[in-house]
Amino acid sequence: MPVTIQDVAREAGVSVSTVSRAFTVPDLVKDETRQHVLHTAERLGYRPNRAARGLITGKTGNFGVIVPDLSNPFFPTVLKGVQARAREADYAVFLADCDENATEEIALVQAMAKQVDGVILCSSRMSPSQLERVVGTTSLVFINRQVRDHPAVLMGAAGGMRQAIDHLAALGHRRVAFLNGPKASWSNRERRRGLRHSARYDMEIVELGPFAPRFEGGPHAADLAIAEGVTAIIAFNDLLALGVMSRLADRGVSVPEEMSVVGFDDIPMAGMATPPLTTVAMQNERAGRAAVDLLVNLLTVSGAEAGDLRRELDCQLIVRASTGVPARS
Amino acid sequence: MPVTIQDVAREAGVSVSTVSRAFTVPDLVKDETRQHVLHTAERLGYRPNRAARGLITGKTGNFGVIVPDLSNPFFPTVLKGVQARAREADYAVFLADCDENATEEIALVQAMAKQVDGVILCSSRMSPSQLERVVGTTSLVFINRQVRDHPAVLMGAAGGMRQAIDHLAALGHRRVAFLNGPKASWSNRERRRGLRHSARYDMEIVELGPFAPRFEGGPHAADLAIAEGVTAIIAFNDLLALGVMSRLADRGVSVPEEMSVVGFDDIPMAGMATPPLTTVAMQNERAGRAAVDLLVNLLTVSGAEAGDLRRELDCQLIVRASTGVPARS
DNA sequence: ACCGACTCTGCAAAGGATTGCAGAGTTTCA
DNA sequence: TGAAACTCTGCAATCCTTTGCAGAGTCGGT
Repeated sequence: MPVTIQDVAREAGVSVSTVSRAFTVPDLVKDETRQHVLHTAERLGYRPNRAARGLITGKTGNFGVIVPDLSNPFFPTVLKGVQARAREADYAVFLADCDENATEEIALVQAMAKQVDGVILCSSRMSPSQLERVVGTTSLVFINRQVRDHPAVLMGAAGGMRQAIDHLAALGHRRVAFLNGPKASWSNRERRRGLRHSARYDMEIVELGPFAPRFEGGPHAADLAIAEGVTAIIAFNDLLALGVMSRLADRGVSVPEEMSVVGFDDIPMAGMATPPLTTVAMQNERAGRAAVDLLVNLLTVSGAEAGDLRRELDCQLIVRASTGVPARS
Repeated sequence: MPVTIQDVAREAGVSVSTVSRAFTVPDLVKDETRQHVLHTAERLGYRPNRAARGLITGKTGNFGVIVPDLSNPFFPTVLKGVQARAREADYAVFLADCDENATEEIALVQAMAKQVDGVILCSSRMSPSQLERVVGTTSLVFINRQVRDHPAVLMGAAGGMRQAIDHLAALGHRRVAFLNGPKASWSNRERRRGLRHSARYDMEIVELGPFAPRFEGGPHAADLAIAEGVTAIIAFNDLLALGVMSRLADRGVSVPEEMSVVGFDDIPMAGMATPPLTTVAMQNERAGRAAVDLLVNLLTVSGAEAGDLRRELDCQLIVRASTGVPARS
């Protein structure tokens, strides 16, 4: 039923080699012949069988992407970037969700290995020792995770954090809480790194947590922050920040008059919250695209080892209405 | 570098056929031999090459999923279901985002066709004539789109709409606006179908729109609704509803005291809005799983034509704080 | 002792594409 | 005119599995 290269060859009156070449190495076949072949192929609706091609070339033309949790709105956006860029580069993408489970993640990489030319690991949850097991199985590119000299695209949250601190300092805040996310994660370490910027100012940072980086983690965090007497809160991510704001509203603490709140990620609902949330926007989609670029580069130059293996994207503080001048005590 | 069936055969001292059979038709090979082969394969880390297998069996072990827009939080959740169920059934999934573009959608289906055993189309944007072109290319299962006798899983929004109307009627609303989403979409038609339920009550429905089913569409819609003097608004989806609420807040119209608002989808941010949004929850994840089940079923029974080709999931109204008794005029 | 019925295994042919090698034409240049 | 150098095309091997067919052995029954 599906039309094969044989069908095209027969119909066009040439050999299969010629058809193959007309597609893959156009300069090797005479203009006239090529036109004819291409036209015939088009007419018959021929599309090369990538599996068969992969069998001989060793390249599948596929990528894999593994994300920790699709229901965290952060990931679909980077996925969107990966998707778009991959298509431009004529790759198809396999998607897998490992449910925040490192063991699943390993299994997925191994299962994918044979069917893809490389896989992109988003905020990988694997421990270093687990990583060792999959490195070498296939080409790996990390997003938001730094592991030795492996290619990675990093969203420099430290810079974003510095902007947030500059912003809060300028408004006059002197005592600010940081709500930790998953302590072990690269993302959290990166945010804390930026936190040191507070030393430039007469500003005191109160670290709280860790908290689950979800809306549900917010209320508990908010109560602790209030008890600490801070005038501003920087949350690990927007979900947590929204949870905080919800609790603050319940307790009658007005934002930003009595408490300023800053998030990270700039997920869509950040701008829709009341008040709209000041947050550090990451270039998720671009990160996704960059990861694909890195991977493509890695695969084409192969032995050359050239090219930059690390891409760092900067963040941008987006000031909305959840931050303001602190009430004078 | 990668270990093939040949390697295993050589190492185990049997023919490749035996190795192959040890995996695919275990009863045909002697217990002892099978154990030995399996053990050897395990030791060598052998994993069958699905592409090569697919070449001969005609089955790839892959599915495709096409969604209109990953940044709409509705889709990642159904994607999550698809993903999970597919893995259980030992299928890998290709993901593609068509950016709400029907032409892209066709191209994607065709590009995927050779590499998958079937594809799941989420809220397909294709016109009937465009559909004709891809039907037959591969096995298709639709989510939230009804097309002739094709297998589909439908989230019965009409039922949800009826619940919403019951709810608003019970609260005493007499004049209610419905904000249309994309007019041509099945989802919108389905909601309107449920709208007829208002005839049971002394309730008048004012249809407005269509509006872009996004947050940005909300403000315009809200203004129109206010001008119509309704006491409650039912929006095509949550994003639109949130946009409406944002505008209402800006204009000083309190929710739910002066205006009740109902959404559809129950996206995560619905519960986090202020006030939390009353909405019709869909079983997205289950829909994703159901679609995979349908597809698997379709592929295994093949000729038999048996099995139900349509799965209907019901909706559930979730009453939160955005709906209440209307203010007496 | 022989035959049929089983059980288990191997050979070899697919399946759809790519590619090294060689052959057939054509052009260039002496 | 002939040889060398190109340009273009076809043959056939190859990638990794699966599977129809047939051969080798075992066993039970007569």
